[in-house]
Amino acid sequence: MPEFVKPTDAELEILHILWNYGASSVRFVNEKLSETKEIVYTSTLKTMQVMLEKGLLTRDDSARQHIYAPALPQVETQKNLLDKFVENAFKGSAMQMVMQALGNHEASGDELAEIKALIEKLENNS
Amino acid sequence: MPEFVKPTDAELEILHILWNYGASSVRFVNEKLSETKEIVYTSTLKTMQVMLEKGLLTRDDSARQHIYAPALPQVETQKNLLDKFVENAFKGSAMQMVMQALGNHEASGDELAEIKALIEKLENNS
DNA sequence: TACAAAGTACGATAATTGTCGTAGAAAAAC
DNA sequence: GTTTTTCTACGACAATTATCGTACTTTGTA
Repeated sequence: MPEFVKPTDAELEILHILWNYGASSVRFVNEKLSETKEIVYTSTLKTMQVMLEKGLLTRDDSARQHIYAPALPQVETQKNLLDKFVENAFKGSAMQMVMQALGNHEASGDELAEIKALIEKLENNS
Repeated sequence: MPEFVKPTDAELEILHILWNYGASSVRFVNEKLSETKEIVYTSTLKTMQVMLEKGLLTRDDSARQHIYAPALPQVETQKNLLDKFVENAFKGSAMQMVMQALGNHEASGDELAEIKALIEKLENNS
């Protein structure tokens, strides 16, 4: 079982920024975070240093301004988080979770069609 | 915004037991927990007392052995957790999350049919 | 060259989480 | 009626999280 390090909520926010904009400096990440909440530069710095320690990020420190990048691709991290969430909150019943998500959240016709197509593909592959 | 108290993982385990078996004593909950992990009685007690404080549980303390019950029904709690999870891990894209869940987890033909039926219902109601 | 700006490192702190141990009261068993 | 068991209350502790402030160092810049 390859140890999966679960990012905290604050760390996840930083990961989303890096996935979206690519490898970035602490300064840049902090500016993005500041768009939605009050946060001091060194707080962001510290969090990213901790993430580096945990192996959630990698960094290029060849220049004075270090550049950080996500250690894992978005999809892989989301898969890990999803597995854990289904296990904890839905006792492993992914399908029950899917049903609830479909019921609670608005979905466009296109999205529903896409999901239906996926289901049909799954049905044929079984 | 009605303040939603997010249960921790340990608390969620206890909630699942109470949802499953109904209002119970600490002793009972501890026995159920002990089936899957090492846990001392007073640890369970303390956690449940904290949950009471947080408003996650209610209790009947008219007898010496207190009886605890979940403050919210399972479905409602799961909806709250799901909303928060989609927001944090999938930046609000519930459908992307659903797609990933369908791809990653095994689903029986019956389950897929059920989901398909739900989708069709949603399509008609739009 | 000297001073301001921009970076990183790192310690500190308060809050939360998960676990226990001890103390003491109540009930049961002998 | 003692002794043992069962319960609750509550304090303690280590680990983790989220946030800052301070100290230094390196670059620019007036």
